[in-house]
Amino acid sequence: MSSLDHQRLKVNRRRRRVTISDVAADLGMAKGTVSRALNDYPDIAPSTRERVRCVARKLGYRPLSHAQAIKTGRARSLGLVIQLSEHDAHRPFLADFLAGISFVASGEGWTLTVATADSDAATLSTMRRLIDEHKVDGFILPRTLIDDPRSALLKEQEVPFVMFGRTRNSTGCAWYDVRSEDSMADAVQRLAALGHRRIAFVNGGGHYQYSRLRLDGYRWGLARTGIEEDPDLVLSGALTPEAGEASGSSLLALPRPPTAIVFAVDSAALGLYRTARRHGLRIARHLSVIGYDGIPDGNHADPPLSTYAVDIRKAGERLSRMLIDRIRGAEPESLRETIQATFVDRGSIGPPELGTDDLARLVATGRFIPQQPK
Amino acid sequence: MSSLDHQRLKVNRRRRRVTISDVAADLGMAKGTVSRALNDYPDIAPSTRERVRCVARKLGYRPLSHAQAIKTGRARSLGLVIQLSEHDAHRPFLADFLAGISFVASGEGWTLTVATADSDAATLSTMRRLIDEHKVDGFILPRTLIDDPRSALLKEQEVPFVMFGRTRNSTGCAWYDVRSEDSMADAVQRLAALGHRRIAFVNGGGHYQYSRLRLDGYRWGLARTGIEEDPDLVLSGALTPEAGEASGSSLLALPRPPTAIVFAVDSAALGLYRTARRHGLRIARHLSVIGYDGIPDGNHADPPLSTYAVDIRKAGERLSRMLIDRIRGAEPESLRETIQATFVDRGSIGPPELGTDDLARLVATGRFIPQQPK
DNA sequence: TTTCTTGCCGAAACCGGTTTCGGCTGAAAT
DNA sequence: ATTTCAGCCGAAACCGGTTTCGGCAAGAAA
Repeated sequence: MSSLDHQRLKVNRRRRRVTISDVAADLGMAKGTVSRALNDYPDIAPSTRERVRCVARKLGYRPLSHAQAIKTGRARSLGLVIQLSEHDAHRPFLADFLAGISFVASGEGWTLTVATADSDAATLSTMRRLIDEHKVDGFILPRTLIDDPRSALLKEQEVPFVMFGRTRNSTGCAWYDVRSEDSMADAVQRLAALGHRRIAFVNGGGHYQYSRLRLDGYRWGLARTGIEEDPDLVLSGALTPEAGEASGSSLLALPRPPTAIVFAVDSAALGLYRTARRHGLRIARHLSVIGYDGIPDGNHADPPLSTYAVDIRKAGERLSRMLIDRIRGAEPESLRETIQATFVDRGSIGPPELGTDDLARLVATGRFIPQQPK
Repeated sequence: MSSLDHQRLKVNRRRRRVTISDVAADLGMAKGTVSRALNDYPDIAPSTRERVRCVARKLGYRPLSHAQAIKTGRARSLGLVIQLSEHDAHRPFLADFLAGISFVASGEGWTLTVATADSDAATLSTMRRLIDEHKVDGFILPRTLIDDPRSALLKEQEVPFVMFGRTRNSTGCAWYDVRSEDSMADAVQRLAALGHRRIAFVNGGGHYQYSRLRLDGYRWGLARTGIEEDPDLVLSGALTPEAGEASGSSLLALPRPPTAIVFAVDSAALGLYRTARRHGLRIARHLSVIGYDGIPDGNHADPPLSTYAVDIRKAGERLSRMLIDRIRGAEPESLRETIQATFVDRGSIGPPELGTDDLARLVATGRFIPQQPK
């Protein structure tokens, strides 16, 4: 390579990128023809198309996405607005979720635009801004609410979107969801099979769609095992370890406390470990607990938390794929998938060592039970 | 509002956004003039500028960022490529980090483009793609390496960037960093003040710049307290709980084990809890431990992990601010900040209850020490 | 009063693509 | 031998902005 070529390359790399006109000039064609050839227009001869492709590759031509966007209206970017305030239950998932989304998006030459907001209103106005400026072509909506204002906005603005989680009014909505209600039912059945009869349920945030579903699942589980529901054993609103600890305390304070507790959210379940510690109870032996989500922290608890793990990376991948299809014109109703979480027993459940009455006495007297050396 | 107006508004909102030509037409001016007025060109009369501003606001005009980008070359977007493979130490931070970045970026009307990669090579090629397509105007580089190939690429391509963490070859680099070496030194001094003389150090990944610095800090701490360094007490490469557990085991297997361990990374420190449990040791009483990072999981350990908390959200905010300044032309050398992490004592350190020899015997015999009721 | 600035704005080119439209060519149909 | 009609491509308009250039009018200097 001559020094002059080298010089030119260097200049080319910066400042003067190779444009569609360069390709056209090299071919002696009109740039419009080049554009149509690259975009698979039917009025281009196959041989020409090939020739154009070849030269474009040789010259290293890459269309400027925002130059295309100005005419096509497509920014080739997926939008994701993360809402932080409520609780941080989804934080540990975030990296994997992003990885899944961006993996598929990158494969298609798309990018991912991320924004954060600290309230519902901020979420909506952020989305509005991204729409106004055509920064994104569509949205992935995490953490679906029962009645989700985001889907209302997007339907009105006719902006494509896919939801992570189902919703009440499903017309015009595409979604991907994990059937957590099945897992809750499964949890109850597993505990019942171990001999538990008083099985409590601590739910998450009330306005999330998944809360409603998980409560349903809990009830199915009870029904299938022939246990009658005791309203005292059902709490909700626990999303953090602190809230989980409080829920655990009030359940244990009942005249007939549960010997097993199903949590809708792992991080709340972790709070129960603190409750147990304060009362001198051993998880699994005196109190069985099952969570849901599969957050890594659960592995570090003692004993590690049994839970239902969801493949969040795969969720990101599927949602990304679905949104791109949706933007390309697929009908929302045709884009709906559900999947199951997988149960991982890490040891936080076992046969009840104490009955509910013994447990109640133990909690009431606060007497410390020394660990029996095996 | 008449039904016709309503109709027009509805149509306006979708399909026909208000463009700069609309504003110009409303004012009876040329669109070039409007553009210059909005962009503070000096050859526009102040009164005209005000008039244009007013009408633009009235009509709800928002320039299309990619339409501007085509001429200006600015996409008004910050790039962040997250590398996942190595370890997941930074995962819990991610949400806050993104929140910080996007908070400042949104305030300036910029957006954040996120991509993930699973290797160094993938990171570089992803960045190259974002540069080629002009998707971003600059990058935030998390997790700086001692010799970072990313900065080399960006310098060569003349793309602005700021680093989260210092680096060896600092010419042309802007950075924000937490002086973790100071924290490591502080940790040693605190432990020494409690009476510890055998203080181990378990470092993180070798090629990260922070690893080198934290080791330095550990040594400063020793020097300041007059303790001679024992090479047996220095390990590295521990980024996960599993690795931390292994490091802890090998340290306890020493003839003269440490009574306190400083970890460069919280998640590795959490692994030590498992080591301690296996040996029947109580953290804080028999074995003091200090971590670094301030991850939330540390709060759920028993006892909660004492650590140095870094304000990751603020880091995101500052880096975002700095990158925007850098893109607007600020000199990289003028954009350098460091900050201190704050110590939070949650109870995982205390005066050594056992000397190194007693500890060694205890570990060797594996005899379980029953907890003495106080 | 004439001339020379200077301030201010309109007109048009431009950025890098896409899309529409119309004309040319060659083969099939008449 | 015409006519017809695809098939294929060039030319030009367009997208929504930015930037350059030149000209007009008013005020300052001569």
